[in-house]
Amino acid sequence: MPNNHIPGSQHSPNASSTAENVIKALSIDNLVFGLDDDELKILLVKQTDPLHQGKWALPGGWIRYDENLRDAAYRLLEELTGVRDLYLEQLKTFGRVDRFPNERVVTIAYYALVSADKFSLVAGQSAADVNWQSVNKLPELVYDHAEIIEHGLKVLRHQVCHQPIGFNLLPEKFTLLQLQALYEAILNTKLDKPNFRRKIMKMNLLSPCNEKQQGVPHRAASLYRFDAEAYKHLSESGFAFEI
Amino acid sequence: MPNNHIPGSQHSPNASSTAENVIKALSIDNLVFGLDDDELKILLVKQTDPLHQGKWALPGGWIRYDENLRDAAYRLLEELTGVRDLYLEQLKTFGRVDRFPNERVVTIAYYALVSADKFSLVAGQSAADVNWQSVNKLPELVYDHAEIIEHGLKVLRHQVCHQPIGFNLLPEKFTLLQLQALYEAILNTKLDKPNFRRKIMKMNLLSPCNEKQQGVPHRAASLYRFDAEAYKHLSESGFAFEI
DNA sequence: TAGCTTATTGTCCATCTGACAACAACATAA
DNA sequence: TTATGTTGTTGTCAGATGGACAATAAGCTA
Repeated sequence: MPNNHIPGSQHSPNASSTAENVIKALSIDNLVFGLDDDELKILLVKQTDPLHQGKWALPGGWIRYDENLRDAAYRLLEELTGVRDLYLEQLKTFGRVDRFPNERVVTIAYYALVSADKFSLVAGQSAADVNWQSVNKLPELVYDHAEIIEHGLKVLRHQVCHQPIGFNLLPEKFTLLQLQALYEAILNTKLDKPNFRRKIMKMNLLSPCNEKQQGVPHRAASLYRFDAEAYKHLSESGFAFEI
Repeated sequence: MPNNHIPGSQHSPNASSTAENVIKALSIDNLVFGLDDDELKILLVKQTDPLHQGKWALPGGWIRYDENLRDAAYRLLEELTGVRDLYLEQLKTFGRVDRFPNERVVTIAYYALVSADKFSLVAGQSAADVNWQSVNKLPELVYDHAEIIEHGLKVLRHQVCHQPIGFNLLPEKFTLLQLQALYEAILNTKLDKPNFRRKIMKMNLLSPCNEKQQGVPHRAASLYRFDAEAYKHLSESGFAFEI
């Protein structure tokens, strides 16, 4: 396989991942969505090879014969971006015949939602650059990665409304407005403050810290924490989280 | 690749699918769920090769280099079972290192929900038998197919409430009570007739046939058909189906 | 024609939702 | 000290939604 046909970002030709021990025609691509300054971004790597100069790609690459799919996703993500310690979930497998030039490559996409500022980025050997890019203003992407991201966004926005995964992006203690800003960023909409408050509070998923915000130049808001126990209990009795 | 290592059911060694034009290490498996007499069943094929004698498998096989994933799923399903004209949706990709003996094979699972009695089964050349099997009383299955079916069931039960896939189980023209009975069977609950009617009608997904039921010993109900175009249009504008 | 079964329409009320007004708390500027 | 601005929090109200169920319509059979 020629070096210029590499799925995801560049393949890392290190000793542990030679062309001999990877599954041909099958790759991984990771969609790591990160919330940064109330803006939804995605982790992308800049290509180095001349064919895709200046284009960006999802961090991904080949799967080894002796590793499980999710393990491959974690390894590739760390190799290319330095990002680790997050939970990747399988998104979908993309395999259009013409999605990749000259060869047939099927890619399995994984995704995660994290707080962007909690990770420090380290561009891997084969990446020219790594960065968070706003999902509303994506750069030019290789192959069908734009299509994959579009699908990922759709799934993410659906999931975020039906599972309380948004709470992971906030500090342990947070205000209702912080929570609302988070949902506004992910869903790319404006929400009504009193109505959002009412909806959330009625779920009985937040427990009050009996503390106030500190150092704000206006009335301090009450702090709450997400009650994982309560959620577990409620969802076992048929409660459906919904924003 | 030795002949006894074949994903899904047996590989059909016909002229159009020789070992040379398929993607190695990548297969398709189809989960075709069928409702039959108020019982949920799944389409399975019996293995012929000596290694898996008597065991059953999901109908599946290798993907060709020049066909899209879903096309491969349709082709394999028809080759092995004679079943065609249904809508397959991607379920998940399974790739545990040890899911397949001796070799690494990743399989992409597709699923569908159909009315079992609408299809006539024709065992392909490489299948000893094809049949609907109750999901509550599955026979011994090859590889990790039991695990795949378990996951498929979980997704199916969720999807049925959030996508109008139940309509596939009815004849083209159906009454509102037939539709209601179907959901009552799947969800195992009783629903209020007027309220169910109102809910469904408000979705604007049914178009009236301007015909009545025939040969019933009581007032005949109006017949409707599912308007796939309308659903497509509505879901593009943010409409969310929910029962 | 009476009686039965199912279809279809209508009504009532509790709850939910979105839009928005109003008031409270607190920092800072005048 | 008072005024002003910003955000937090509570309240109100009209319209939509959903569940319970009454009422009426249509057509078969005895």
